[in-house]
Amino acid sequence: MATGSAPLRKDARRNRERLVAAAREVFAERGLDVALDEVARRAGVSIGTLYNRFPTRADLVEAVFADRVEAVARIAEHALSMDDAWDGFTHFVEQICRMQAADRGYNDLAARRIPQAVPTAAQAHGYQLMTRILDRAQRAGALRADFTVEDMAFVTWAITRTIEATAEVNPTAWRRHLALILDGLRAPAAHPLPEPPMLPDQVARIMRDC
Amino acid sequence: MATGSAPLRKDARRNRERLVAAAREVFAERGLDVALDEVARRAGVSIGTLYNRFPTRADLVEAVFADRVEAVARIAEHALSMDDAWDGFTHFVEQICRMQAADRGYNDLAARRIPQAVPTAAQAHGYQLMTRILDRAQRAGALRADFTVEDMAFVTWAITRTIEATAEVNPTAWRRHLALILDGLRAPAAHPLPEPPMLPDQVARIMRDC
DNA sequence: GTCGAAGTTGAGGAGCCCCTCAGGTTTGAC
DNA sequence: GTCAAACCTGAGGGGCTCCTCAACTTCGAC
Repeated sequence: MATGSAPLRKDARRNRERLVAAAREVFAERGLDVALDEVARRAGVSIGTLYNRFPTRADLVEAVFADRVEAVARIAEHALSMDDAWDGFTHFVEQICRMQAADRGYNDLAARRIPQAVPTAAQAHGYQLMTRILDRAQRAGALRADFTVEDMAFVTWAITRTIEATAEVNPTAWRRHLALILDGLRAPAAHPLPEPPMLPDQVARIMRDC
Repeated sequence: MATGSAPLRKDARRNRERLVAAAREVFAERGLDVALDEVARRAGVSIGTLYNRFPTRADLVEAVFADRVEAVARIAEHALSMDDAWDGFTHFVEQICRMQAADRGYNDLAARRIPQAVPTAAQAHGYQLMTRILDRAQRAGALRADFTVEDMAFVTWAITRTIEATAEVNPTAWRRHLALILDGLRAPAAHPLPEPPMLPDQVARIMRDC
């Protein structure tokens, strides 16, 4: 967003947009690890241009999924506006998972970073929204009290892998998995946990290491 | 096990053993996707010999992890011998996860196939043991009644990914994740599930597609 | 100790993907 | 219309891993 660099020439901007659009498609279909000349080919642009515009794969990924940060924020706001705090929490989680299930690239992304973590800047805001969702559900006595924001990573990783595995064979199976997970997060289900939560900087380090 | 092929010459058998031992180490350290000449090098054997003995990577993987089938069976038997059915169930799951956490290769394997599925022959036996563990826990009213053997795949996939992500930073974090999952599997935690269980042949197909 | 079968070796061809850069093209300010 | 800066192009070098195969070595039955 805060590019700061020189404004692009008209043709360059057009190519950039084509590349992002092509990458969006290709990532969604085949995941984040596709060969980049596939993206260039589909954009009708040379591979050199792609590297010109996006020196690293991460730059392209970031451009493709930049809008998701906002989407997640909108989902979070809506979750917070729901009457029932537990419904808000589950709605939030379910919508995120639905996005992952609909886009193999986004699912790949979530497998490494958790959804909010695309650009480090907006990350704080996403984290804060998530904290509010959890807090509210905990204050309502619906979400187990020992659940932390860091534990959300578990939920994401779990569903991520299930979506990957079941996508071809039973594309809605993740809903069952998620329901089983959520049943373990309700306050009355809580039994003492054998292990302290991950530390915020541990989660951060995991994100950083891709 | 039931090779049926001609008996190996003494030097060939020795090389085979060295290869399996080397692969065991390398897989455990670096996962199932390492370059195979790393394995050959560590075994002190040429890459040609490796391919001679194990035409495909899957052959080598199978040889390395063949004994795990038996190990899983032993854990299952022990689980069934425990007084409390729920303890038996959790003990089983936890021991499997412990094995995954201790061996990156085995964790990779579990991410695709569920643990019992190494050779298709013994698979049936593992499945049967698992069914008995679940049945017993359900009959005792401890495990939720709507949980099926196929749902075990969810548990495996979930933990698999968490182990992968946290191994470097917090190698015991998976225990917390597992505890959260298990709390969702207790009978009193059960809420209606939004999606039917996966069909046995769906799970089978997922395994087959690696 | 002979000798044929079994086994081993490792250089190298093939496939894949990454990324660069010298040369050609387009843009837009003047 | 001119021209310098910005941009595009795609062939090709580099790195990695896979896997083969013709020449060589070892085993073990006799």
